[in-house]
Amino acid sequence: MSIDMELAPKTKRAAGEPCCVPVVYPEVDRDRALRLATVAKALGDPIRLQLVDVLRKHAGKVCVCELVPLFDVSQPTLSHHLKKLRDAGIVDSERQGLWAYYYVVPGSLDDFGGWLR
Amino acid sequence: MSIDMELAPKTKRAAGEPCCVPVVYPEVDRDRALRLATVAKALGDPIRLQLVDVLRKHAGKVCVCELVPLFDVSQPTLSHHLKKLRDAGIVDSERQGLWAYYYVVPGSLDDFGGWLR
DNA sequence: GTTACCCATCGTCGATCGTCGATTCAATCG
DNA sequence: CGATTGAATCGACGATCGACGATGGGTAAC
Repeated sequence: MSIDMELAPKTKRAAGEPCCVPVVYPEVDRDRALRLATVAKALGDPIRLQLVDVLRKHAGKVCVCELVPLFDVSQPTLSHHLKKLRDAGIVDSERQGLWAYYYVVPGSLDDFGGWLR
Repeated sequence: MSIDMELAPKTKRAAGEPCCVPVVYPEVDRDRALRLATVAKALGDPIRLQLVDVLRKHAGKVCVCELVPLFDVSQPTLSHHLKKLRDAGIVDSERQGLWAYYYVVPGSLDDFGGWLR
């Protein structure tokens, strides 16, 4: 979408006339903006961002029992954050007996990273 | 949100189920996580994300009066969103007479983009 | 069976969010 | 001057968030 970026010197408009005609438009439609914002919102908490950082840098699946002592919050609170990340599609989990292993869903951050670039 | 690496040794462990063997820890310290999460949080709203999208793709400064009609919210609400983006350091504004022109602060998304990579 | 353990969910609380209409502020025009 | 205009701020509202403790659900060991 090519955009005319002429910034014409504005003068106070006459009564009843529109302020200015918009010459800029979003290239991201509403649905994609919603998806991207969902990912961003999930990353908008320091604990969740560090959780994703741990899971990304660690190539594999990490047990919750390892994640809990890393943060100064209770176990239910951490579980809540992990659920947020799951709902956003960023991570997923896998039960193995008593334990739950979390991992970053491959490619789940690609769209957001692509937009950011 | 501490990152202390005191992995309490598990007292009980199911036979043959390895847990807590790998040492995992965030590579992002607390301060950086806070800064990154602040940016992510600011982008965690569809309207704000589209605002940044408009301002980024339009390599110049855009008048608020052009932004308002793009979204189905009131002018005060849009001003509120722009303030959020300003507080996060993503955009800045410049007054010219009656009008205010917004633009993306160069490099303000680089750190976040770098982490996401 | 019983007990111990890990993780998820529930209920609750205060704080923050997104939105609006009304108002205020600042700059310009007549 | 007073009137008008664009943008920011204010005050209020319901909704959502992040945190906790308590509880529930399953699995493994005794």
